Amino acid sequence: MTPGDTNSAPDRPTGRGRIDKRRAILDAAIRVFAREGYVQAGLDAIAAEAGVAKPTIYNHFGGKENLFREAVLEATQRSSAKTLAALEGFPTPQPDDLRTELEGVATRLVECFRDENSWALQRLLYAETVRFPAVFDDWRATGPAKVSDALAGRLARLANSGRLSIAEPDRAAGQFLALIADGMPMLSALGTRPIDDEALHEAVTSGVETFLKAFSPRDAEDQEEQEKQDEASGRSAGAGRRPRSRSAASPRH
Amino acid sequence: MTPGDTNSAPDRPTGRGRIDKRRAILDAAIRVFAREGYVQAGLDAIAAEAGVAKPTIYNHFGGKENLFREAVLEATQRSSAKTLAALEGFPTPQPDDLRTELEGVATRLVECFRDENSWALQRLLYAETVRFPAVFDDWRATGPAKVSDALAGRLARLANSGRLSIAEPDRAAGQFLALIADGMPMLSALGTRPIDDEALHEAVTSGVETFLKAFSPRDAEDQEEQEKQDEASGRSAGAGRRPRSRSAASPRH
DNA sequence: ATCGAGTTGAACTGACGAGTTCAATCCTTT
DNA sequence: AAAGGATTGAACTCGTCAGTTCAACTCGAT
Repeated sequence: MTPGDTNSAPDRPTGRGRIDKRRAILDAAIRVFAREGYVQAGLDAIAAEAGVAKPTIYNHFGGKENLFREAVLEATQRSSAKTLAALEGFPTPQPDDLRTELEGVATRLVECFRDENSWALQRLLYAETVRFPAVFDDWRATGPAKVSDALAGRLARLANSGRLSIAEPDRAAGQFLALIADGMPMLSALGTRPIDDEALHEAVTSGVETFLKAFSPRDAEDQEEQEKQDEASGRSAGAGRRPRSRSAASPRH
Repeated sequence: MTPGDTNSAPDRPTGRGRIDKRRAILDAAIRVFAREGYVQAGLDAIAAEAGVAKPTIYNHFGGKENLFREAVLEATQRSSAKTLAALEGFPTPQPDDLRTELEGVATRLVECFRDENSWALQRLLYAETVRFPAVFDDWRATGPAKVSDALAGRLARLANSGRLSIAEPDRAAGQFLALIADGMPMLSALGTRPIDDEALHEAVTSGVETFLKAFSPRDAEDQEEQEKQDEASGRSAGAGRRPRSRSAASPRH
């Protein structure tokens, strides 16, 4: 109406100065999207939460879809960076106790996974991957793929120094993550309830325990012969079981 | 409270009016909800797909929320029954080859998990657990909890007959499922793309391999001493590591 | 044939959201 | 101080959807 009543509040949170409107919008967007879901989230709500007018959103991003894409990408990068940081310093150059070493990194990783933002991101992806396949691809590439890769490299170091017996570091990394984190969705109700710390710690240590039982070097000569494990022979489903390597069914040979 | 109360046959068992509109509505509902998500799914679309008028939906279920609850519950029961059926006949009374046995049941389980309905259900739960916490609880109780329990019991049989060395069957069941199925979300892009059969089979056999390496009985006397694994003593990180079993740093020889 | 419960199509209400427009306003630059 | 671009608030269009109402209809039961 008349300009006599403009700015009823003398304090303006971020003022009208354009500091980082863009950042503010992205922050608010990922929060609202996470809370309401893509369809339910309203641009008015995002604008309000960002302390920004609705047209400003259209100035920076072209519309809802693009805003969603950029917000998810931003959140993915932030989450991924945090998780990769949890891998820093693992493994210790000459770890005294391998179990402690693994439990340490596992705990740090799980601490990342239990983060509210991480869960929100995952719920959004499950909900919207059908609508936004490209968003899922970006997420996989800059999130889990990087983490799994980095972990594989570090496990490979331990294997190389003889502390672990790992033929395929990539697979071992995936299995390590599966063992320590697979129970979390149930423990936290897909991230919607606080996790019981005791139960989580039990799950993590138990996962590390199983990982160690599976990948601890058992015999000295095992280490040498696991370099070659190619799959030159076809692996048709109906074919009989090949002896493979020193795998498991015959520890004494 | 038991579900077998009224209509279940295509004939009208009681003085009910028409054919089983109710079933048709539930079928269409879960399909549309799975395809569009809860918010986006329209009751008009569900009515059309069920071959039913919109008011009929309100006659049977009171509104959208209740329809969603009942549709998800129905889908959960169907999916759970299928998965439990995959556990039938495992383990074979006297399995020749434990690896084949485990790979068999793992393959059957994974075949259930890759089902389109199973994925749709999971995506819906991730998307709507915030809005419908009770739905998640029902799903967990009649779905994963049952499956994990049943698997634990069957693994316990194998442990009891000395084929496996398992201290905590429940945890082992969870870890078995994690090892064989944790890679599926990535392989299938959360169920939105067909899985590469080769890659899936590799993941399953590799998971079974790791499981066997971890839980194959190694020494005879081990079996006895792992019954008591209480945590009476505090498990502070800095404390000396208890010898536990033959786990890692002591290659017998 | 009649009754009546269940079903149907259609139209309607009320609410909400995406996207747009525009004059007024703020901040920075010159 | 003046210019000029970014930002703002508010109102508006257009479409969708949950939920409701109602007269007409179907079909089995009596």
